[in-house]
Amino acid sequence: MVLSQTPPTSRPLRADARRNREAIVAAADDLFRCDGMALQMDEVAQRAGLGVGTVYRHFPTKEALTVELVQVRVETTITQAEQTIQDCDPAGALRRFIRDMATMMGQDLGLRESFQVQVLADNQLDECVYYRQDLHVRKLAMVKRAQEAGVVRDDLGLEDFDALMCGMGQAIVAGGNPTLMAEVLLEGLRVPRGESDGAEAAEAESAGADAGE
Amino acid sequence: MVLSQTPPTSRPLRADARRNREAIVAAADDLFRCDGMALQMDEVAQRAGLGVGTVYRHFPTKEALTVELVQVRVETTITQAEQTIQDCDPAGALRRFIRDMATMMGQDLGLRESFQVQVLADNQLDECVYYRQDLHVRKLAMVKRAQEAGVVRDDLGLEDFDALMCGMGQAIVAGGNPTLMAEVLLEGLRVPRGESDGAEAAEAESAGADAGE
DNA sequence: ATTATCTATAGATCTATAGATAATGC
DNA sequence: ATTATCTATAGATCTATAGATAATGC
Repeated sequence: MVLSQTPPTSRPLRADARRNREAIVAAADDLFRCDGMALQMDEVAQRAGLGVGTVYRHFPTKEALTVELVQVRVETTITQAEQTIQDCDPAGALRRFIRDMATMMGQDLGLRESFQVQVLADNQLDECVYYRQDLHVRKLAMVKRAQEAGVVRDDLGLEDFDALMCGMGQAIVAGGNPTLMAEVLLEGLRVPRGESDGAEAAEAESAGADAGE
Repeated sequence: MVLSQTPPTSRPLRADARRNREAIVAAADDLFRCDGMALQMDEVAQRAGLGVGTVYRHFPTKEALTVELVQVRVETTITQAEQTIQDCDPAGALRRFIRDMATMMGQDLGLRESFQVQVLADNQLDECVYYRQDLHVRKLAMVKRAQEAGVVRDDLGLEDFDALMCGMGQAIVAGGNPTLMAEVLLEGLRVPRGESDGAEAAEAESAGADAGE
């Protein structure tokens, strides 16, 4: 697994250069949270207290900088998923994952876009593909296990799940309450009830299966 | 209700100008379907077989052109909603509306963005506000009536509904099957079942309330 | 004569670079 | 001496305009 940006063969950065690189990443990360991919190199430089040229010395292109920011988020997501799978039973893992993602997406536009970058295959930011598989495996595990446990509809492929996660992100950006958006998605993922026109069915259920809540 | 772009006081357009205006709108509409707001004025001109200058003679700014394209879609949506309310019972109207919108959004990126423009209040394209209220009323009617009929959760405000519709649009853009995305949203909107960890509850339900399907 | 159209180009807004200047560390 | 930084500006990519040219219709 490749983790270091600069190959360890090259000599270490000069003291000031190392400091500045960190300042650049920190500044860029802040902006990425608010602006996502629309962040501007000028603003990164300004917020880091440096000239644009310095930013470009460390990251030859805007894409190179963006890739770093996306990777951080994808790694976080992978860790989150991994942890959740360990902690929860098959039925509950997906639930916790979705709730956590909703909360985090509510505070980080960059995270939402990072997720989407992973999903839209046609995409820019090819370098992020490294991680795509790692995340894919975890999502697949969560969805499959939930389906086997009977709490998620069977006709849901991973593509559809990914699409729905992107949708949840968009719903949050569009002003939806993250917690509620997550709940609606979670209910929507469950094995559907009958489509009968409503009231009678609703009553029948509340009579029969009032277990949870 | 204002429907004509040019005030009727000004003299009618010259024959060629009228033809060209129609060609511009038709070309722009095609591009809007694929590219949404990202459509380019150059391409509009090219597709219409005209120079850019001509496009700008008819629409002084890109925004003016976009507004026209958005308005068409918002009007369509309003008509659709109105018709659905008339045809369906309170419980079914929202369902049909969501399904129809999903299908249409699957074929028209511009429609998805038009919906979002209406919703994100902070927004560009102020002129579209005229129609916002008209659409708002219909959506409110559908959601409220569905809630009263007991088929939609009570804690869902219109803002959340709007956000969810934007989310569904995004899910479709991200590669989700429109029909499935609509079904997931519809299930998610219903009054939630208990959250008990799954299998047992699922069994209890299939025993008790197997009315629909 | 008036109204419409075209092409070439100005303006705005970004990313990215070049070349001159300053800071580090052997 | 080497490595890093700065500012000013080139390049790319759009929207929008100006001024010269062509088409309409009284």
